[in-house]
Parts: sequence; C-alpha cells; structure tokens
Amino acid sequence: MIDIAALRADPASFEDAWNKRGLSVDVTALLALDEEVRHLKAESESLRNQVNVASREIGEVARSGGDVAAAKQRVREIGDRAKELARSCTEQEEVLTNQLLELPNPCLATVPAGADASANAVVATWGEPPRLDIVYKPHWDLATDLGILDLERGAKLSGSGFVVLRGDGPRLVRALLTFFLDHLTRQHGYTEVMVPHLVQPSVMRGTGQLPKFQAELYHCERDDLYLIPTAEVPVTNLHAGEILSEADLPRRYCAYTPCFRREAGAAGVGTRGMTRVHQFDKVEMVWLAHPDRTEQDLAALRGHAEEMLQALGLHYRVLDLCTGDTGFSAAHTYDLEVWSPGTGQWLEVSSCSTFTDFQARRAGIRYRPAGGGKPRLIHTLNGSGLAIPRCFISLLETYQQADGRVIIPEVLRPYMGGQESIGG
RNA sequence: GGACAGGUGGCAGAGUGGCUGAAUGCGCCGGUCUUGAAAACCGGAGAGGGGGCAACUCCUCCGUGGGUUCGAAUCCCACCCUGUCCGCCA
Repeated sequence: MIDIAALRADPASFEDAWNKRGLSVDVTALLALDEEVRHLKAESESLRNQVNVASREIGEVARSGGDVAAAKQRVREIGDRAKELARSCTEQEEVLTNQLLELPNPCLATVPAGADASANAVVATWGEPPRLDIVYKPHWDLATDLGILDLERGAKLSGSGFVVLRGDGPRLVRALLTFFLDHLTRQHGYTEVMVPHLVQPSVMRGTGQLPKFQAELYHCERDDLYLIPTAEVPVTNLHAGEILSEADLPRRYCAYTPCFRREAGAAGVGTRGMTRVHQFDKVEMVWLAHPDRTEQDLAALRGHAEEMLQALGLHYRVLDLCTGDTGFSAAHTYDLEVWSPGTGQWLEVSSCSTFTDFQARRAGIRYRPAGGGKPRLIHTLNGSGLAIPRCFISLLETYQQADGRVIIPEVLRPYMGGQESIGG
C-alpha cells in the first residue's frame, strides 16, 4: 500500500508512476476522499474532547453532592453526535483504504519504462546452451521415458497441472531443495524457517495477494484459510506488526514450501509438461531490510540466486523488468530465466524484487532507529532460490546424453548418494 | 471436541467505574560518582493519528468486535488466542 500522506504531498509523481504501469488513477478523487476523512476525524475528535472534559466535571460535581442530571443529558447528546461522526469517518476511511489496497507500488525511477514484457531488458547472460550432436528432447518425453515423471497419473489424481514424480525424480527434487537451503544457510548466513502452508486472509493482504488476486488463490472456505502461492507470504509476515531493532537488519530468511497457484486463465499456452503447474516446490529467500540500501540489497539477493544456477551449470539470462511487467507489489524486479534446450524456451526460475515499504506498510513491519526515535517502515525483498520444476526441466534437458541417460551435476551428487546419472 | 483458568507497556506483574496511558520490579537510554567498569543515586523512555513555524495540544489504543454509562483497562455480550486437565489422533 502506498503512503496516503506521500500522495497528498506529491500527487503528480504517483500519477506518473502509475501511468508507467499502464494504469490511470483518479488521484483527485482519492485526495478528496482523504480530505473528507480527515475533516470527519477532526470534527468527531473535538466533540469527543468536549465529552471527556464535561465528564470529568460531572464526576467532581457528583462527588460533592451536586445535581448533574441536566449536564448528563447535555453530554449524552454531544456523545451521540460524536459517535455518529466517528462512525461515518470509519466508513469513509474504509472506502479509502479499500481503494488504496488495489493500487500497485510505484516502480523505482531506475526501472525501464515499457508497456509489457517485450520492453524488458536482458542485462546479463551466463553460460551456453549444451552442444551435443543430438536432438534435445523436451522433458515431458525425456522424463517420462526415464520413468521419473508421470503426467497421466498426476491428472488422474488431481486434474491437469498436477504431476507425479517417481524414483530418481523425487530424489533429484530433494537434492535440489537441500542443496539450495544448504547453500543459502551455510554460504550466506540465511536463517531457515519452516512455516505454515495455510494462512489467514490478513497475511495474504500483508504481502499484496489480497484483495486483488483472490482468483489466483486456493481457498479453504470452512476455515477461511488460503494455500500459499509462495513462501514469501508466510515468511514476510513472520514479523508483521512488530518493531525490529535496527541492528537486526537485514533479517534474511530462506524457506522451502510447496506453492499452490490456480493459474486462472493460463490454461493452454505453454502448459505442457511441468513448466506451469498448480503445485510445485520452491525455496524462497526473504529479506526484511533497511530502507536505505534497497538497490544494493536487491543486487545481493539476485547474486545469491545466480550463484546457485551457476553451480548447477545451467545456461541462464537476467531480465530487468520494465514498469509494465513488474508485479503489483514490487518496485523493481529482476527475473532469472534458464534455458530449456528441449523446448527451446527461456523459463523463469526466479523473480527477485524489492517491494520497498509497500508490503511493510500493509503488514506493519518497522524498525526502531539505533539512535532512538520514531519507528520506520522496513523494506522487504524476496526472490526464488530457486523454483524446482523449471530447474528440474532445464537440468534434465541440458544434461541429457545420446544414450538417454542424464548426467547429474557435481554439486548435486553428494545429495544423491554419489549417484552420477539417471537412467541407462 | 468438553471443562476450568487467563489474555495489561520490551518482559514480569498491579490495577475491578472517575486526573490510570496505566503502580511496582527487571531490562533499556541519558547523567552524577569512578582511572575505567560495577554498584548506588538522579532523570528519561509505548504506538498510531489530527492541529500548530514552534513551545505545545487534542483524539484513539489495556486480545478483537459490539453494548451499558455523563465517564470503561475495570460492568455486559460475542468471537479469537494461550495455558492446564479430559477425550481423540499422525
């Protein structure tokens, strides 16, 4: 959520930022509503003050045996009026807040302007596609032939978009997960957390999934709990409503969770195999960070994700997302895409973003400056580190051999009991 | 799921209708003392919002939401959460 006071102070820059996201916002109406809310608040507070003062007097008079019947009647009327005004103030404030909750985070000034994904900038490329003299099979054939992927039975159990892995398939997934978590905790001092996969609506609101993206979420109606679409949601909200000390920043967490996404409207294009599924595994990196270093922090976060792709030896590129393609809550995003030689596509395996204070304001995450003083909102950042299915795809396709085997990269072998290949 | 107990400031813990936004202790910050530290003593210190150039001032917040009252941390109702015991269970 944006800061209404900031909008008041500089409406033009917000309007401009939203325009760059392809959004036209009636800022004038927002500010008029804000004005009304504050007017109502001032009115009701001044009446409230009259009630407080008068009540004190009534108490004193009554104690010394005076007659307070008339005063009571008068104060009650003022009180009723104050209550009325306070009520309509709350109502209007709610209307305003609901509107604010639907507005995206303005992008940082450094983000390239552009309408859609075609304006994203490729800022780095690492490695090269594999060059064996073979026809590179797509993973849905390769993995099915190896007996480690069963799309049909996944669909039988849960419908399309759900997969069953078997044998070395799950084993490879566990190896990837453990490698990622070990790397982040041991090399970079992240704290690993294991969190609930079902969360309350307020938690979804904190990171920005609600109210706008309800349709993307699985919801358990009976308990009013949502299945998380990413570990970002519970992990970022770990410190919701808290005031951290400045010395504790940045707090860096990593977490493995399954992720559940309805992918409403995404059926059809590019959904073959396991490139886009309703349930997948992912390790997520989440930073609760100091607000003054957000771009440096984002660069570091992205670096951590890149290191792991490099360790796996996967050909990848980095996109600097343009304003039109940046997610709702984010202010600046880098996407990491791995090469899938079997399908001839780049697949997004990580999206590293800073959310500036947008999520922190929604979730109420602040820190107290070391020298004392008022609490300030922190900045939140996160990035996949990494999403399993697409790493799995790229890895299988990249390391496939003429004889149908798949070579396991060195870094994963310790996690697979020294196994050097799958199949054959 | 049933019974009982309880939810107050960073923590512990008073407070059961009126200068209580909240005693006291610990912790924290500043100062005095000390070569330095500790101890002791003095002082400071919650959050959000409105108004004012400012000194300052006003409103709200004692799990959440309603209600009673001139006035609620204190009384009433509902809900949530925690603890203990019982039941059930991986």
